[in-house]
Amino acid sequence: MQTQNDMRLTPQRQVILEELAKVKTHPTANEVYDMVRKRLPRIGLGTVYRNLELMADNGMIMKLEVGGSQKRFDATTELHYHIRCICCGRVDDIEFSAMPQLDQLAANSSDYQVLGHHIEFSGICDSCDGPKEETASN
Amino acid sequence: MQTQNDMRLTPQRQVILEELAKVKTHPTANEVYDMVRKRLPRIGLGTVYRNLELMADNGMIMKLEVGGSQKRFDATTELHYHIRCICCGRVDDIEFSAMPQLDQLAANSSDYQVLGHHIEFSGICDSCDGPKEETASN
DNA sequence: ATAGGAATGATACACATTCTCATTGATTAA
DNA sequence: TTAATCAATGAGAATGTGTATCATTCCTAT
Repeated sequence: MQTQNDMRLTPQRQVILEELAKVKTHPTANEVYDMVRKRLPRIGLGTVYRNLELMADNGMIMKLEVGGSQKRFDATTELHYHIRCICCGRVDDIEFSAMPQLDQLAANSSDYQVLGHHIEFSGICDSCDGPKEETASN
Repeated sequence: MQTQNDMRLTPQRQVILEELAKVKTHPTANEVYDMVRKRLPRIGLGTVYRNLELMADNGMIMKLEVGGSQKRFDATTELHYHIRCICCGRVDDIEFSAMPQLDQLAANSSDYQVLGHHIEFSGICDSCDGPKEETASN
């Protein structure tokens, strides 16, 4: 097998992975589309969606279901947390270490088979907060 | 003022609030619409969206931006956490106590002005998990 | 009762995502 | 090498959630 679930590594898939790994932001499918299109101008938006979804299913990347109306994608698959700017929607990593033991707590206080968790902080980012004189550039 | 932000308590708003408070699930706007329509058959979907949004802005209810494609609403506004079934999308409360001190941790390790956080567990609920012999009824 | 503003219901719209399907591309068996 | 097969792609239609518009209705205060 070439990838974890005998998924062919087509040029499109390779470029999507590379472009996603290149950035530390957590781009939406559309943003990935824009990045990828610079190298593969003929790629279709559906292909980007399709492959991001597939790769997330295969554990090669992570799909972030954070607030806001769009899903975001992350090349880093280790458990870590995020903060989202309520002003511009930007999402950044939060650097403190994950707490996998929370899953056990949740299992004790619910009837669910607990599979994982995610913590999303919300706040106002640097660019949106600081300079009041500029009209926000994003 | 009648409510926190001099928002009139119209019959529509009252029924929306009452129906939302009645359930311990975390209904989507559409589900609220269905519940409310039994009492106010002529209410419009836009009115439900508009008022859920308004009430959330006023802090009367809480808008949940959890995974999945739909926003959900919660009559309980105190900080508490949720678990979502990856199978049927159902969302339940997690009973252990909130950890507001996490906000401070996040503030220390980011450039954001931290406003809050939410923890979303994911798992498989009772009804989706249990009976393996039946083909899942949902 | 009447003017003015707020809220509603109906509907059109916007947007993110998924689906469909004909075409293209890769892989395998001769 | 070539034909058959099956997966993947690109284009565009379709779906679904949520928002905007706007004429009408409903309050509220004169």
